[in-house]
Amino acid sequence: MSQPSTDAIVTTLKAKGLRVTPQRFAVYANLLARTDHPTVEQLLVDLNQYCPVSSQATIYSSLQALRTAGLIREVLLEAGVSRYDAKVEPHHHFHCQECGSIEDIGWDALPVVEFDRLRVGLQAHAYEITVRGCCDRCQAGN
Amino acid sequence: MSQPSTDAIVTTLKAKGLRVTPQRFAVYANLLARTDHPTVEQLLVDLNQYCPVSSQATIYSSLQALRTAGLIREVLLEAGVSRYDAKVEPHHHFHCQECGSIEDIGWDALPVVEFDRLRVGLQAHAYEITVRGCCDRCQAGN
DNA sequence: CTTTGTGCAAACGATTTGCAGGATG
DNA sequence: CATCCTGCAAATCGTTTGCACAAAG
Repeated sequence: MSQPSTDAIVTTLKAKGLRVTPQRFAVYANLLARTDHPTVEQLLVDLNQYCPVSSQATIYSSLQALRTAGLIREVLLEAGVSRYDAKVEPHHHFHCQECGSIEDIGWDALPVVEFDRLRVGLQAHAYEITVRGCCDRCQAGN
Repeated sequence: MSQPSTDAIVTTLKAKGLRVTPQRFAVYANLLARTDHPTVEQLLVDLNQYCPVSSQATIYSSLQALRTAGLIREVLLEAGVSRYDAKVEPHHHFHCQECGSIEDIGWDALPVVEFDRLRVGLQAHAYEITVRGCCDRCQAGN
């Protein structure tokens, strides 16, 4: 899970036809560096922690551009908030029901699901599994 | 898939300690009678189609009461809207990417997923699978 | 220099809340 | 008749939009 270099990120953005702006770069680099699927609010706080980097509206616009380009995806696990994820390859999610934390589950950590018995007429393109439970922090009685 | 009788619904509501009001009854009965996981907006229109039955605020409040009682559950498949489902037993969902329609997938229609290789420390309580694809209506070139 | 992005503030849509009157058990 | 529910309207919260200015290629 090594983080891409600055140059690699710039190259990726350009390859998708996106202009490289400090704000867009910051949003994407931040998402690449974390695995907790932050909300816009969390991105806003994190990015502007030390100095102003991006406004909220620009974060929304950057997220939309990155999502359209296929570099990030939206994750829906709680009502009312979208979360964002720079890992676009198929994978599953673990959602702690105590603290709400989210953790990726690698594609290989769960068996591949076969669609043999799916209703005739439905054409499956992709799937993902959401596992709900209790993370180790919360089991410890946090 | 027979629908519960009026009496059965009243009994269920009372058994959960919920007062039986016309509005609450209507919301629950409507959800039991359909399998398309309506939004609040859709419930509002459907319930008040022929005569006024419930206000929007009351639908929200009924849904919250029913959900707290464990009689219905929230389904999140698209950003920005909650959908509701009276089928609380574990099951999966098929989400058509063309028309947005949602269809239940019975628990038995997909293999049971084993958690052997899940990270040590995570305690799984439940899971569900979301399948994205194309429904028959949309394949026909709707 | 042309095109696209940024920031601000206003607009928007879904959901929540406060409260006075009304229905339930 | 005490408690809880309903309906209305205002409030709230996440997200989108319009527009003038600034930056990217």
